[in-house]
Amino acid sequence: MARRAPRHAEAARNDHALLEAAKKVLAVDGAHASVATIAARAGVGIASLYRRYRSKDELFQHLCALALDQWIRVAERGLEHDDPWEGLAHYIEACVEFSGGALGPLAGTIAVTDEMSAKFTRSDELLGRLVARAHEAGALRPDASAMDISLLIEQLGKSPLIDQLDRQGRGDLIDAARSARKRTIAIALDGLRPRHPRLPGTAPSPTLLSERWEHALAESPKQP
Amino acid sequence: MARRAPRHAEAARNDHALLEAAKKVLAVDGAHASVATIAARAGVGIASLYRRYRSKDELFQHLCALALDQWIRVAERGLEHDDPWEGLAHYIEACVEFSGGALGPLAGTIAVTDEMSAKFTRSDELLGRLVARAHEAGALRPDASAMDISLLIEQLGKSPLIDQLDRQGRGDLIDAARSARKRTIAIALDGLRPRHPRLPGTAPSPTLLSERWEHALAESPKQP
DNA sequence: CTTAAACGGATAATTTCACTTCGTTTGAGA
DNA sequence: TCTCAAACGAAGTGAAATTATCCGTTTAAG
Repeated sequence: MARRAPRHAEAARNDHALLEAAKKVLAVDGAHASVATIAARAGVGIASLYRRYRSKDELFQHLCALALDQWIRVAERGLEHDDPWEGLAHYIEACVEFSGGALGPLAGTIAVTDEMSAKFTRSDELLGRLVARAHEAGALRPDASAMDISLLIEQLGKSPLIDQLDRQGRGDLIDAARSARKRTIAIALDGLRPRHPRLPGTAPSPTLLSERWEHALAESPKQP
Repeated sequence: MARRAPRHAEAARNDHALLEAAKKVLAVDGAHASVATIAARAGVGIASLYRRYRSKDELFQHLCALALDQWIRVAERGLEHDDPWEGLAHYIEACVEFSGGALGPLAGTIAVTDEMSAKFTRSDELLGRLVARAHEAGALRPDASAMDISLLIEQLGKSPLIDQLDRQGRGDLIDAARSARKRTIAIALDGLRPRHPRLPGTAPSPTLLSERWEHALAESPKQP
């Protein structure tokens, strides 16, 4: 087995730094994050990125799979909670916190791997159980569906203000922005409790969030 | 005064179409919306854009001024409401509705004109009155400040899902997404009513939202 | 008809991007 | 201590995108 890893440790460290940087840059720059920016933020050369991932898309796919793992893990921990409401609330807070919404802009720009869709299904199932449990306990307003929760997480997941302060290098204000956001999240969570007037319309269809990952259709038919 | 406007009507129509298109494209493409895309969406040539605005920035500044007008008008209408809560709720819904959040990504990328900052001040003052009135009537949770409301509007103002469906040309799903969003907004509004546990931390400072418009600092010091 | 104002799209100049190539550095095993 | 494959960073490359200008054409008021 000998002679395999002259600089194995550094390689592993770089891989981790790359994924961390990609997540951050994706959150700040949106769908047009560039590989150069990601590599720079990770403090590595561009070649190190391409040594590990054959293309930008492959990096992003891997990132999605990891994020889905995180969602699944958080949902499982939520289900372990004795209090159904606390379990759901912690799930929502955690999903929002680790900027899961950052991957939203990727939808439609990369192909969905089998691994991704399997994890997507699993994550959905766990959320369904979290929500059902909260409904049974009367801890969640009865007219709020799992889809409503997913959309709420998506809506809260991105923080335009924090992302922009980040881009401007205003590190001094970011703490304030972060705790301000905690309050916004708390307001939304309070809105999920029972004893509120009925929500408008009917619960949104679950296809809304899955269809978006289909590859984009032709946009501008160009004819000569 | 004769001989002044051979094609005045068309010019006015184009101007309107340009602003409408710019708002839409800005919402969908974010800060890197291109003039070509805007002109195409408006159905006019690029030259028509540059005939009216000396630069991309000037167009965006004008757009900001118009959006601020809209905010001010909506706040004034909110104050006309007899019911303080209804007034505030309609204000929030309206601000979220006309995608005021679409201008968030512009912050820091264009210079702030005097006109803009004057309108910003006026808008802030009106929101302050709306919130104070709701507080006095006990219709708004006492621990929610005007800043919290502004941040909530900002957070709800962008809809990643709708923007993306738009980009993909999935017009069939947009209605569903829009009514789903109405529910998310309703949840957040319910979270603003009284009789909820206290919000975490203290009310965020108002400087948070004004400082972001300062021009970005130097980011990457390049030396030869 | 005349003509000034407005039009749209091809075009230029610059920038940005994904990806490659290449010479250098590193550290585990002999 | 010495070797060498694996890993590294950064300059380089061609294609695509972007802002803004130029120019021949169209329109409608007088």
